[in-house]
Amino acid sequence: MTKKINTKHLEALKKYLSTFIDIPFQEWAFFTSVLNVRKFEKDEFYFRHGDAVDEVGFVVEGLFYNFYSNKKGESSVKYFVAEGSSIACLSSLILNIPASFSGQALEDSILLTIKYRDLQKVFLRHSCWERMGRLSAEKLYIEKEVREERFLRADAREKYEYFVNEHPNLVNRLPQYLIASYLGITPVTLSRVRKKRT
Amino acid sequence: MTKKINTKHLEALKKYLSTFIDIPFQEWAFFTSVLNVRKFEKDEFYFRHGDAVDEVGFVVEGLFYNFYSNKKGESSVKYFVAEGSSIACLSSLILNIPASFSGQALEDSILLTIKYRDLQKVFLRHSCWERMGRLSAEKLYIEKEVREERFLRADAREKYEYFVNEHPNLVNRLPQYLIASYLGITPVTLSRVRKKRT
DNA sequence: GAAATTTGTTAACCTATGTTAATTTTAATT
DNA sequence: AATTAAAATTAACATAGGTTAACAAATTTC
Repeated sequence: MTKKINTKHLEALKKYLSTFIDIPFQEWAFFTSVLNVRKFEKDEFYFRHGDAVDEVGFVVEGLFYNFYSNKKGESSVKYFVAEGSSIACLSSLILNIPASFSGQALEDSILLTIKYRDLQKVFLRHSCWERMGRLSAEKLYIEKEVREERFLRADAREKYEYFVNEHPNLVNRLPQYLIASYLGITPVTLSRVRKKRT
Repeated sequence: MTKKINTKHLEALKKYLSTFIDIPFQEWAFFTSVLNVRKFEKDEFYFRHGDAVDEVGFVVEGLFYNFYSNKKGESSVKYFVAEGSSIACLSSLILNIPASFSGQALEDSILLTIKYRDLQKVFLRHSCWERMGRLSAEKLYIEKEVREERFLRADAREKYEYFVNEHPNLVNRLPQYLIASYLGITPVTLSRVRKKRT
């Protein structure tokens, strides 16, 4: 069941995975055979709060964000996922529970996706995939540690400075109110913070 | 190089690891051969901010906590690690950078530890270990996700209620000011929150 | 078991950030 | 380009939670 996947997109994914592991030729061949391509228009949902998410995506073009929302319609941004990163709801995938947050495209976007059951097949084929899984989970964990530290120790101004330094590419690609939400502050506060910057 | 390790302690670790994987006999034999035992008195540091941490520990007895500290001597609790859980500084271990936080015993404690170089040997021996690494990293990640959500959405009262519900065993084992620090609030605020509880 | 130290409570006050709402700016749509 | 809608700014006001400090309670130490 071979699908037409843009070579550049495949290369981008391979490059990403190669930062974690060396992929034997045979393994890559199999992996690509279970990949799917999905296109999203701006504002389209990838998954919604409550869904059973059964796949992982790799963003080859565009931008997504994940966010929590409550009954009142207020939302809190969990993280942004731009091209070159993966998007998933690990808690839903791994614990087999409904997603506690939603994923939505902020721009027209393209994902390469793999079903979790295929990913599990892949894990069993060759230990390089387990290793890749371990290394990428470790990386995600460390990113969350950094975020944890910011919540514990930084005020609104500091949080924004960190964001600008760490995501210079996103600052001008996102509306301010989403950045504010990601930082756990209001758009009004972010506006004040920005005004005071030299 | 066989060391005397308390059988109950070994069993506790095996039970913990068995929640992730089945461990072949040979593998367990090797694993135990590279384990070490370390005892800590209350208040003793396991590692300090700035150290190069080169091992992972499993708490078989006692209680530790990890915390950030700044030049002024103020500290923020990152998490607590009681018996049956692992303690490490993954960012230092994996990225090979100095620890950004410290680990300290809150009670007289005993750790089973493994050097990172031995852990890496173990990873290469058998894919069950890579799998174990992946699954435990995923679990840690999901725990941090939960914490992230709390920081984004919960006020002081809610944070404390979650803590009490999720860590009933720790509530009476920790001084309040450490719980407050973990929640990102002051001891005064926690005292006020507790007073208002029915 | 008395003294000393640490931890927790309470009160008075303060500040960063939230809220609401009006206004301007920017971007999207016709 | 004009109209509409969305996003950002600003100001006035509100508040959760921080700060400081005094005191009380609990724990540790001698």
